[in-house]
Amino acid sequence: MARPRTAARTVDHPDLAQVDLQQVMEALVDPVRRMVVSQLVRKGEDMSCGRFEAPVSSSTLTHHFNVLREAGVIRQYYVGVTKMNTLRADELEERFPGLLPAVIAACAAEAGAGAG
Amino acid sequence: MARPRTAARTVDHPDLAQVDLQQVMEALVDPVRRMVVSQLVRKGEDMSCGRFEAPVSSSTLTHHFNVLREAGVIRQYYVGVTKMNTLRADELEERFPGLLPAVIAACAAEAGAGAG
DNA sequence: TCCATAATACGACCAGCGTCGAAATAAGGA
DNA sequence: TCCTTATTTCGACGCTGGTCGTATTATGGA
Repeated sequence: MARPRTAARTVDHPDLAQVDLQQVMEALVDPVRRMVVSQLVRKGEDMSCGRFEAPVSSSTLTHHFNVLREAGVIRQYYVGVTKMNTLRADELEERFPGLLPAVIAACAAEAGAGAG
Repeated sequence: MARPRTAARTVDHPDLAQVDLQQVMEALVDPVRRMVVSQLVRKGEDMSCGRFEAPVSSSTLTHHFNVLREAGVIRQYYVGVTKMNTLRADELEERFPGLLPAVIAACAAEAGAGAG
């Protein structure tokens, strides 16, 4: 039957123009979701869902990825069995200038203070 | 009994150093509370509680003022019968650089787009 | 073809939050 | 002293959202 070899599963992403501030704020208000964003920033590379550290079950984590994706904060794509995640930092910067960097900086500052 | 003539009622405000990002994000995630912040910015002067426009009852509005105050976003003080509100913008900027301005700008942009 | 791994879907539960109205409090003025 | 205005307190209610466990799907490799 020659199943397609690549990218059978697709993911929908919103155009940033149709995302409003409320959605982004709701996405970023959850501490687990900010952990996801922070880890993406810290690693500096795309990460599969399974590589994130968070104090919740994997099904809950899936939910958080969905919220982040629907708010335009992350982009997801499949690579074989795994699903990769990347920040939509540039697009978000254009839509809501300074917002994501400020949140990221605050996260980093708190993480640093906590570890000091 | 010579009751004190001024400022009998006092208000407690947190030191910004003891406010964490979670608190500020939770304060700013509510649209009514962002309306309060936006109106303070737009007017450019301290406003009494009764002057704000919001689609909720006054008792609900009192609740929102409390949340904003406890998160260090606004400062409140009594003037006679009324209670005044002012943004703690400078202090907040020192604690979480860029956060409040980014949110305010996003609010203004959406308000402008909506009115256009 | 079968199995192991990665991630999702689904249903359920529970806590927290925003909301209201009514009653209470505080200040100022008549 | 009484009344009016501004704001708060309190209790109640409903809804949303984060959480979990289990079952399911998709992919790649043996």
